[in-house]
Amino acid sequence: MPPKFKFTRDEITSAAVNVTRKKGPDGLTARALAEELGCSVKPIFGLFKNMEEVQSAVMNAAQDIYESYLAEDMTSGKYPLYKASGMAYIRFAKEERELFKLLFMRDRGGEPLEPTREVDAIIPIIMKTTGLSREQAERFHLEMWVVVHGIASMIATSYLIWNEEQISGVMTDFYTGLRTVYK
Amino acid sequence: MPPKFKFTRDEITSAAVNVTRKKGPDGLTARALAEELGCSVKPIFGLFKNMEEVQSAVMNAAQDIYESYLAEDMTSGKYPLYKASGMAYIRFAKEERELFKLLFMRDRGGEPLEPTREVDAIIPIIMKTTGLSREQAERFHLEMWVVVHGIASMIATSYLIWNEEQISGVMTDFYTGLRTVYK
DNA sequence: TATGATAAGTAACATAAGTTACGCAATGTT
DNA sequence: AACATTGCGTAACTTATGTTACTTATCATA
Repeated sequence: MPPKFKFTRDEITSAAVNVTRKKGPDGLTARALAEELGCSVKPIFGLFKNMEEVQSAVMNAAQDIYESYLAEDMTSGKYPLYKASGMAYIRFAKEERELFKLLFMRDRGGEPLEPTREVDAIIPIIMKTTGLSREQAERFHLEMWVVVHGIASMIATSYLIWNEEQISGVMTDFYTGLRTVYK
Repeated sequence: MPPKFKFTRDEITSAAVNVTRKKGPDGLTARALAEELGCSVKPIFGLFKNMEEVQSAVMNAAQDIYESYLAEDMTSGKYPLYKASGMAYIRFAKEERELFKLLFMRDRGGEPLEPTREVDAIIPIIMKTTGLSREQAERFHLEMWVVVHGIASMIATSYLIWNEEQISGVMTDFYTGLRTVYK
């Protein structure tokens, strides 16, 4: 029987996320990750084919973390459902800057625009809340998403420093403002 | 007397901008720049202290290019002045993705938020056009800027693909929508 | 307790990038 | 026309990073 693995894939992925948080995606090197784990680089390459696979695992982990933000804010009842989804996106950008940049500010150059399954779930909520048609609701959502992404990305890059109250107020401005446009 | 320089600082900077356009900031290496110029790396280090200084020159050049976009759209008369400034920002993001990312999507972590001299020039335009107070105009502008930056950054990363007409329409939605909020 | 399979640590190799020493060559002046 | 100056190309050195060969250590089972 061979010796046990010193770390699991999940432990290594988690450490890789921490390195990314501290040093950004470019700081995630084999040696930096090994140091974070307190081992040599060998255990990493024992469980991952190469560093590219580690980066990919970090992307997936970041996506999971984002979804936990979404789930938390969508069930807290603190904001109406639709607003909560935007607040979660922005909160993720604020508290997990590097992960946000990794997921939502990277170049989509090649990749086709995702079918955005999340959006499919949100449109009905808007239609129900506002009484807009599907087409109007889709445009409304796209425009609101521009705002949410704008705020989030500006916060992620320290272009803006807003607290939750300010964010909430600005979101309301846009929501009520846009609502008057869609009649 | 020494031999003449093979290139000027400006020529090298211009080539560096082109490399950045093609390969992004990380692709701007001494050797890549030398190849773009058709020479060895020596002329570069003869006129620039190091690559960091070249990168800095690229930033300045990018800023100049952005300002030329601004100047062009602000004088074309195609859009009202205030809208034109936003359209220029977005057009710059669309046509100069890498330069836009360099200037407006980099982390401002350390740097203090600039006093934004540009903004000082724009606020009076808004006050005059809308009749809002200075305080209201500043908030209105900040919110519009969130939208403009949101659209621009989404376009720069291929998160969105919009033509000028769509952009103009969405800008109008936000402008008229927000105007109803500021009474 | 001895053994086989194999994970881990060490240290090396390969590649890429910034930077520079060296010798040649170009240029305005004497 | 010879010279002093110094930019240029070549090729090297240095550092950072991904990756791997080799050796040692571990662990369940016979």
